[in-house]
Amino acid sequence: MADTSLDTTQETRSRILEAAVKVFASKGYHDTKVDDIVSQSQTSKGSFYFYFPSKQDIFLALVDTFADLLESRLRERLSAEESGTARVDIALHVCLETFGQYRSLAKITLVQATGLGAAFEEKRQTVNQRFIEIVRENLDAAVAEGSIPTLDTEVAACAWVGALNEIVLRWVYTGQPDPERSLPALRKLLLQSVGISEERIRQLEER
Amino acid sequence: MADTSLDTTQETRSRILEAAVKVFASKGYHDTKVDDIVSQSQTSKGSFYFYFPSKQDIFLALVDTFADLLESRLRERLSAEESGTARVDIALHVCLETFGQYRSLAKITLVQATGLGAAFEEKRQTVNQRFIEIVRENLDAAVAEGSIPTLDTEVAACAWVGALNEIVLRWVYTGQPDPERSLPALRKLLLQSVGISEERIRQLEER
DNA sequence: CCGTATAGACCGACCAGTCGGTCTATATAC
DNA sequence: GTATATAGACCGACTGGTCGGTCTATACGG
Repeated sequence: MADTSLDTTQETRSRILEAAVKVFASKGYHDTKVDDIVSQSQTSKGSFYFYFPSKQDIFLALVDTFADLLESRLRERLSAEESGTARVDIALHVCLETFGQYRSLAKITLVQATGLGAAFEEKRQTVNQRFIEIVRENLDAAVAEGSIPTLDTEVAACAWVGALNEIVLRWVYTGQPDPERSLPALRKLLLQSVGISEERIRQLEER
Repeated sequence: MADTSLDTTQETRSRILEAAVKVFASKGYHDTKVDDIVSQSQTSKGSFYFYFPSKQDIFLALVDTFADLLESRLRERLSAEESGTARVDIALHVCLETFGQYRSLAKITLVQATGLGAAFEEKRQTVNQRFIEIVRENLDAAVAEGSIPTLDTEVAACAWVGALNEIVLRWVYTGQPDPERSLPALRKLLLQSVGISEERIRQLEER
């Protein structure tokens, strides 16, 4: 059959992608059957395997897509801001905003890519590492410009990403606490943790 | 009757448990076949199912065992210390010590219990929640006794557990950074994050 | 008709869990 | 001390259901 027009075929492809996101997020990787994605997307197994080589492949593609999106957003917004300390603010904002916009994708990336066997563990490690690097770069910059005291930025970056992850996971699962509440609390927590004084934080809050 | 001697049968049982820890930790839940555990433990499928009702059951039992152990150690050691602020120290110590002693079990509990489908996600959530509660209780106590300023202890507890998790995971996977290095860095980070002054932290370090 | 797209029946590997049976240590009888 | 009985630990071939992936048939635009 087949409406070969590009529009329509692309639409089928993205219907499958959307369905995959939905099902993976709600059932997890292993409990998701390819047939689930097929029926959710109103297509067929033939179509699925026409567009994607395997179940694992479409899953990892989703993880990559989201990580790429988040990273590019972060880099873009961070490059526009000079002050090292204000970047925390922006970064947290971008993260929570993006996680919020793509809640299912966030869940897949943060949770499902863990504990599924060797290939997936590696992926999780890699993805997290990317964001730890970004945080670390910025912490190093802040140390260099003298706006925060010297510290072990590797450990700090790791801890920050871990803290953020946990907060987001909680929220993705339970819907609580709301980002509007956790954002300021978390921001203060993270800033204080690297030795930024209360007054400086208050200055930042008043922009 | 057979070798009913408690010693021998218990030994078989624990051989299976040990093997399960080993295999689950190295291959993950889904890549672990019951036959893997059987051959690793030098027993038989029959024995496995004689002692344990299912693969999922032995896995969750391991997670529970570890969480119970950690929780009891924490509560025991924490109850011996009066000062709210010094408890951070103890708690971090107990955690890292226990994770270190039971590295494989730690990996299973922290990682493998995530992203494996509904039953397991719930488990992960529950286990983490238990530790977040402990942290929170202690933070609340510290606020009440006035040793730290008022703050959103729920968010803080969540962030602390997340940060610790990430640090430990990193270490479990890569062996780096070493706890001896990350422990003091993390302690300072966490204490500062809830507004404990540098000088107080230094006081604590000199005990 | 030919290339692209879709459909869904079908295949077969894989593996959790089962089941019939064996083996051995102890209990009891005499 | 020996024979017999029994419990229950232990074994591993087998099965039955489950999916990931393939394959053939068909639709349709150009």
